[in-house]
Amino acid sequence: MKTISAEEDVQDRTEEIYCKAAQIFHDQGYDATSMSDLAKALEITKAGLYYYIESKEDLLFRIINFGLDWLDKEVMTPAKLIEDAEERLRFIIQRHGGELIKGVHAIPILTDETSSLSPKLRKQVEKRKRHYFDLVRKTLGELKQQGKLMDVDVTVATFSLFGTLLWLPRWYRRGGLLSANQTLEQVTKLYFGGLLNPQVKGLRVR
Amino acid sequence: MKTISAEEDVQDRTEEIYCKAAQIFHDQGYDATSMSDLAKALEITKAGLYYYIESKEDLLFRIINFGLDWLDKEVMTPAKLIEDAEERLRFIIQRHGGELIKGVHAIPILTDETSSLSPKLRKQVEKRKRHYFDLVRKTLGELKQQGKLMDVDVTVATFSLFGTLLWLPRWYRRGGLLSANQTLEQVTKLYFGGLLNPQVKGLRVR
DNA sequence: ACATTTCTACTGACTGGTCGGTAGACTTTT
DNA sequence: AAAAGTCTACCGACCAGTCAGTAGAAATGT
Repeated sequence: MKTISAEEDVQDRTEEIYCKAAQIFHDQGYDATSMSDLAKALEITKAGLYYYIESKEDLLFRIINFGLDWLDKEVMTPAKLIEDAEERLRFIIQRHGGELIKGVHAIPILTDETSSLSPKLRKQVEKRKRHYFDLVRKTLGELKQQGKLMDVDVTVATFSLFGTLLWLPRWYRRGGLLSANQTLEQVTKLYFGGLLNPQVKGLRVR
Repeated sequence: MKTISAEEDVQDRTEEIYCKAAQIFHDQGYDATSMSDLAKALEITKAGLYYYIESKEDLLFRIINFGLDWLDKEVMTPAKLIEDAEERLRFIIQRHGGELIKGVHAIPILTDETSSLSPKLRKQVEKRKRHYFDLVRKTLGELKQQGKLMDVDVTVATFSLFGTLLWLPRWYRRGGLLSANQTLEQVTKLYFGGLLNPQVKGLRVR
């Protein structure tokens, strides 16, 4: 059954292309990356590259969907199994944030680079992203209903959290003072407890 | 003295070009905007456009610096005059955030589009941005020293806040449920008080 | 007063170069 | 021999940027 192994080879090579492309797109941006750049990095000619992919846009589209698949499988699906809303939110921050700052394949990061897509493909991506957004907002909504939440608008809070998470890969560098996990721990603490000590917010604590 | 009025005309035209460019760069991205696009929007030929500007990169650089000048003048300088750190932070969120979501000239938004600059110019911009970052971090540091802060890393908190603020223009749309000021009020509340009600964080409040 | 020169703001036509993408020959694997 | 994979060589479109030239207003000369 050599055909299967051959098919696997092609799949391997294709996946390698996606991974490398994701990495380079993330490093220097989609627009700023030419197909020749990509081909050179993969040690192949540009024409050879096109044996595996359909177009540059299709490549980006597939990478983004790869990232969204990852979010589905590794974040959304497990998160939905967590009953407790607070725990679920904690899980989402740790898991998604973790991938954003220490993930080897830079793929889920590109979820952001939607703007280079044609309107048709962009709409599809936006729809999937919305599902994720809704999950987080729903989680905050649950917390609110349980009276666990401060008097904050859940939509604003959700967008704020996304801003914080998606900003992470732009500043976090490995080998800094805080490890990835410590950083995410701080983010969680910040979102759950806020900046100010309740003692000075006019509340008495004992 | 007609010469002065003529000079003013040139300055007006140049400023008009910067404003339009800022708007279009913000709408469709710097890379995705060609100089012909820009010329068409300004109802001028591409060659005519180059009468006023030096290069595309120089145009972006000037726009970014215009935004940084705005930050200096309208945010940093007034903020430094505010003694109370908590009040200062509140001011920064309201002022910077306000410009990001309701500013007419889209200029300070482009502070983000640094990646298309050559290393030399990028370094200059990064340095100025760092001054702003340091101001916010210093403010949080003061709060910490005063014992007003929860046990959260100030660097992480600062980056998180920047993520939230710079993410605002990507989702906030005028005419939604919340006004710009209400939205910023929510962001302030969120950062100061966090998500969770202290009552359920194991603290007794009376 | 009129004629001449200078200058400002701009244009149409163009350049060198890069882009994404491809046709078809060639090599390797099965 | 057939199929799969990779190459060289190239295409048309578009990019940022340039250049010679100019209409008309302003400045200068007579």
